[in-house]
Amino acid sequence: MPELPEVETIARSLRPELVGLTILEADVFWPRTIALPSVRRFKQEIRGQVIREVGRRAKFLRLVLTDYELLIHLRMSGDIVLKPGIVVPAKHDRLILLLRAPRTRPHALPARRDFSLAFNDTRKFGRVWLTANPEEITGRLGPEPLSDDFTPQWLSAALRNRHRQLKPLLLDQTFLAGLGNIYTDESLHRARLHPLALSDSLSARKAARLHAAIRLTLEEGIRRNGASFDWVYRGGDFQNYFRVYDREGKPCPVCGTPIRRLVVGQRSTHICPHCQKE
DNA sequence: CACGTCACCTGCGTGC
DNA sequence: TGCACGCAGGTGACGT
Repeated sequence: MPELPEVETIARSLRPELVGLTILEADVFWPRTIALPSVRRFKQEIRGQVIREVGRRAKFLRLVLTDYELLIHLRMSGDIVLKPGIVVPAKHDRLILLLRAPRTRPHALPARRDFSLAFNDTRKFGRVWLTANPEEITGRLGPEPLSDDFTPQWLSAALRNRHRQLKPLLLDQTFLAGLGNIYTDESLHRARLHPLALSDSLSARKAARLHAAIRLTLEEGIRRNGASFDWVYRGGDFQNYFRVYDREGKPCPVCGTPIRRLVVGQRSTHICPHCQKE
């Protein structure tokens, strides 16, 4: 489910809680969740690692550890839940890391030091990598859309270098990293561009419009702490501000024309037929 | 290289 | 109620 803004929201909320904690043990309940290395080595190598930093690259959550990096991809239904104490696994928990905080002042009141970090993933598509070389996993990703590398000039040139439909190209993580089905539809509507328009047909002016739309859409998503749905509520409320996504038949916020749903590359796609001409 | 199809999984809403 | 079907914020492996 989560796209860039949801993963960014998770990373920001976890960082102050996790940095400095030691991983005592990993419990794996669905072996295929561990993409790398083997489950056996994963459990062995992660023990004793201290969490130094928590961040994000594309849709990957990154935990920088003493000797490794732990990369977590939530795919469609993954979620990260931090709970105090040592807990029994909840339904759909695929991995639980048992964490311990360092002792604070010697005579302080006994604070709770044990935590459980659960990777909960109904559909089992999510994956976790423990590696000393994160570049091997994330190396082929395109630029971060919120970084300085992502400029209107870069986007314009990159679009002209390909001959692709806009929507599948924007979903291609090796082209640009972090957009998913929601934020792509929202960005295209904001840019007034049709999802099937060919990338090399865009003028520099339209490319600049798309660039600005992507930035604004992602920034708004982050500002609203991402989008929440019935089945995974995370506190964000961007779902209340969708312009087109999941709004088939409802009025376009710009012109009032009913939003239409089409299928592009097997993905549900939402457009305003008036604002987004092919 | 671009694009279509299927696979990986579970759960929910809908219609018969 | 039971059941089939379509659908879900992702990605990777195929084939043409």
